[in-house]
Amino acid sequence: MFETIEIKDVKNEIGELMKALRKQRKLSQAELAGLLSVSRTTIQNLELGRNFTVDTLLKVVKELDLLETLHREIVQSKAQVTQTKSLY
Amino acid sequence: MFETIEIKDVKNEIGELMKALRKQRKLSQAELAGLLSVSRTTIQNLELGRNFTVDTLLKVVKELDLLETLHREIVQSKAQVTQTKSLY
DNA sequence: CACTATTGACCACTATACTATTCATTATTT
DNA sequence: AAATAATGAATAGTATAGTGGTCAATAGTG
Repeated sequence: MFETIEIKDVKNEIGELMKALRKQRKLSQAELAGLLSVSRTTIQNLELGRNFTVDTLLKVVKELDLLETLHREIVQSKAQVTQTKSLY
Repeated sequence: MFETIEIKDVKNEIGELMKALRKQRKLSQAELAGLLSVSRTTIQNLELGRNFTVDTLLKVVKELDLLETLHREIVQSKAQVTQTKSLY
């Protein structure tokens, strides 16, 4: 009934999202890798939901012009947390 | 006038957000590390905005009961991308 | 249908994230 | 103010992410 989301699932979704964004820009894995000065294998690992570093993820996010948006969302979340009375 | 957001800035914000969430739960770095079976150093690296893996980040996110929320948001973003006509 | 480009997989090597430990500094508690 | 807890920093060793290369399978294209 209630699906438990695993870390693996989230990594897969991140990978699929990045792939979709890359394809929207009509870039091949090799082209994107070249723009970021990383290997194509690294892009592949990200898109296939294997483990990877935030640096890799953020390089891709930045190249796809989504770094500012992501930054804004994180700052916003942080503000909410710090001004919310803890329930614990 | 227009601040350029760098990858470093985003990592710092992620770190501060995770730290704020941890403190909200009244957990020490050592306690959180123990719950995740990772070293305190790893938690420290995350919170201080150094490089780290998504696995580490997602373990923390999961422990703080935010994995499902994050998953939902990614899936939603993906849906938007795939159904949006590309501008490129 | 060929032909070409792209992707997934694999491998040996290198770079670096993670671990375990210790110590100094800074907060917290009493 | 003294004692205790929590954090930041540093270091040496281990695990694994990233690299550069090749090859097979799978889209895309003419």
